[in-house]
Amino acid sequence: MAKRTGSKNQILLDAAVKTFARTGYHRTRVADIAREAGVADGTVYIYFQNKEDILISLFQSLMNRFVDELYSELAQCINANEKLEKIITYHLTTLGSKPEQAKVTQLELRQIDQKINEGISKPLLSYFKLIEEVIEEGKEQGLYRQDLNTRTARKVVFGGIDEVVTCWVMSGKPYNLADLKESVFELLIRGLQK
Amino acid sequence: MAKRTGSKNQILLDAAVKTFARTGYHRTRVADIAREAGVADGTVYIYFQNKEDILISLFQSLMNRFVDELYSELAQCINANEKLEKIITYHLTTLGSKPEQAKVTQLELRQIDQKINEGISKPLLSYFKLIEEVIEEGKEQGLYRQDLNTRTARKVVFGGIDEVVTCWVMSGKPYNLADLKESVFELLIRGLQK
Amino acid sequence: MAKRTGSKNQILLDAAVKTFARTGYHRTRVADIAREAGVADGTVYIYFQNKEDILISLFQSLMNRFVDELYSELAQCINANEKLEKIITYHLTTLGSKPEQAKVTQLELRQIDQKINEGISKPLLSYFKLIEEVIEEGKEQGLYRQDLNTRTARKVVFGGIDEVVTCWVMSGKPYNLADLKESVFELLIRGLQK
Amino acid sequence: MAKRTGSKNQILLDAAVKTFARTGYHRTRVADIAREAGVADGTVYIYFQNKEDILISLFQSLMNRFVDELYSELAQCINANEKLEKIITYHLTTLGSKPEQAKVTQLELRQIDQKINEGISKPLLSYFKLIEEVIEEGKEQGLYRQDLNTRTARKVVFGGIDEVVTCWVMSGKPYNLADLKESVFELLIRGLQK
DNA sequence: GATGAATGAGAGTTCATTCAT
DNA sequence: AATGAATGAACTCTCATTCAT
Repeated sequence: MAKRTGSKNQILLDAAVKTFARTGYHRTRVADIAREAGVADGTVYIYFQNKEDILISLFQSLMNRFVDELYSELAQCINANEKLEKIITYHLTTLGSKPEQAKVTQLELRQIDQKINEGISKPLLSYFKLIEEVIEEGKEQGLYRQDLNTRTARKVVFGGIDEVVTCWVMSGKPYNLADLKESVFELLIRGLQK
Repeated sequence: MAKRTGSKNQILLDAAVKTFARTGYHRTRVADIAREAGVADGTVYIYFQNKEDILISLFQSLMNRFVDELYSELAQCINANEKLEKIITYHLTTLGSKPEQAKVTQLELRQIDQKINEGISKPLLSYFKLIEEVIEEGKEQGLYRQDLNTRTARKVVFGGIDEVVTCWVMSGKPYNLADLKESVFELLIRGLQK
Repeated sequence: MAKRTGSKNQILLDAAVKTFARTGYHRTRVADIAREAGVADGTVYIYFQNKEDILISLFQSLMNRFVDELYSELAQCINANEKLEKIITYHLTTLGSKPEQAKVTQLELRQIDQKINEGISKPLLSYFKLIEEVIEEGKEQGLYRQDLNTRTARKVVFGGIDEVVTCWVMSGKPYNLADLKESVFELLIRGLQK
Repeated sequence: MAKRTGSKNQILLDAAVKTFARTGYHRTRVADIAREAGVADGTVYIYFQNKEDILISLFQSLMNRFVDELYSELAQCINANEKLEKIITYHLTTLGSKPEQAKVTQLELRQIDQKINEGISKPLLSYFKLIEEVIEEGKEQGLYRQDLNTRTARKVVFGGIDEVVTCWVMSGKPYNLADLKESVFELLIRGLQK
């Protein structure tokens, strides 16, 4: 009957995060997700085109929320430095508090064909864009070097944060991810500043 | 008794790089590698335990050569700054000149189960150790901040470089990767320095 | 209680002819017929027991009308020869003017399990009986050979006409089917006559 | 090891005839054919592209043998009449003595998509061509009407014979098919003659 | 060491049918 | 009567791996 179509859609995505995090994308059978969600196998195909589509939808859903929330948080910051600090804090804190999401984001999502990667790149691009905007802003505010290549800077900034998260996930998470935020910020901010 | 006959072992690894880069790990069939190498399907199993073993062996082979060569290059450097510059230059230049290897390293190798990841982590660790040694050296030489968390610094440094390479691979390589080395070095060195 | 509401029953049969002719029986989903008819999937099962039942009902409906009309047309004929001519003309003209029906009759209806075939044989039998009656009549009127095996003759007559139609359907219908009626009549009438 | 590749290919085709005749094409699972042939499921796919390919290959194999043998038999006939008689006799005798083949040819082969039909049409065309050649020969020999439309005549001749076989198969074969050859010949030859 | 035919477990996906509303 | 979301059985095909030669 589907009172809110969103409801079962979300139930399935939640089941998918759990199952992917537990078993890994390739080892997960569609039947596993269905069982975890408490529905029949065929029901999955009412809401998603196929197995890949589940992964992509999942990432888009996670990423959209991530970027949206981050955007509103940034509104309170007064300059690029604060914004960069907020980005790092938010990134590490959010993933640090959602280990299942982190595992899917850092490991499972990279286990897919390049073709599918395109479906994943799009929502990621908005995060990239956000970082680049902050860097540009810093340059305009006279905080960052004028000769900074914004795109390369963004890659280094994102890559640095991302690697910190990946190492945490792969280590089995024996320490608090968010605790690294000052170290990471210090390392990255200096590269940008005059 | 495998892995002795260096010749055919290498032929198979070369065939694997080509095939993985072209088709991707999961889409590649063992039979494809065999055909590319000009041997029978069964022959692959004389030299490798299974499909995963090919990927791991491949990475170990590539990584060992990478780190060995990098080590000897670093011998000529007089301080940590120069060494870090060399690392970045070498990393970007080497992968920039071997697109097939880069594709396998940046994309295909991340498409595997966590279980396999362990087989891949090991050779990577020696690269991580190398970077950390350079950072420690910098601290001892009074070049880098004493309060620097070496491990976190290494993650940011490696993550930054790695992301630059990944973006290049995913972009379809329309620009010269090594050209980014100064920008990347500038961004990272400042984070470390006093 | 099904099959009463003639209107929606007929709408579904019309939708079925169109869909079967377009997609073929096995490729057609019940949902396709429902969409073509503008009703919900479940509604189909109010009027028909299952997918096979649609096909059988469809054939019975078409065949009954076919034989009924043919019967009344034959009333005007004065002897067996004229009747046979009328049969051939009617058969080729009717199917020639209804390509969708022809496609379903000649191709799709033969794509079904033998079990279902029995449901289809019954309405076909009345057409066979009609042809046999005409042949018997011809024998009684002294027009056809006394030693004629009526049943075999009917098979040859029907098979001949039927094959002409099948070839026309499979050819994509680039010519006028009814134009063949004289040729077919000439070929078949001589086999029967003294 | 496959001493003669033909061997296992033929074993599979034999298994397919049996299984299709017993269960019908659509009800038959590839696994059933494999079991009947005494091989693994996957082995079927070494010799055939897919399930449809089995059916098509089967028909081509049967039809080629049918037409080849018929051709050599016709060599002994002195004129078109004898040849037509031989065709009818051969057609009814051959299928009459191979009920499994007959069932597959008359019923199962017609249960497939039109697309596949094309793979089946080709070998059938050589039989059609053969019949048309005999009719043309009869016209040249002055035996058959000059105004005969060869193509239409062939359809009627083939359709007549074919329907006789189909009725025999569908009836459960309680009588001898070949016994009908004189009747069928008489019916068809008169339609052609002057 | 080398071959490659054979294996067979495994999973994604479809769709006829049901039934609560 | 009508709906259409949900069901879940069914089945084709792939491909890593083996082993007799």
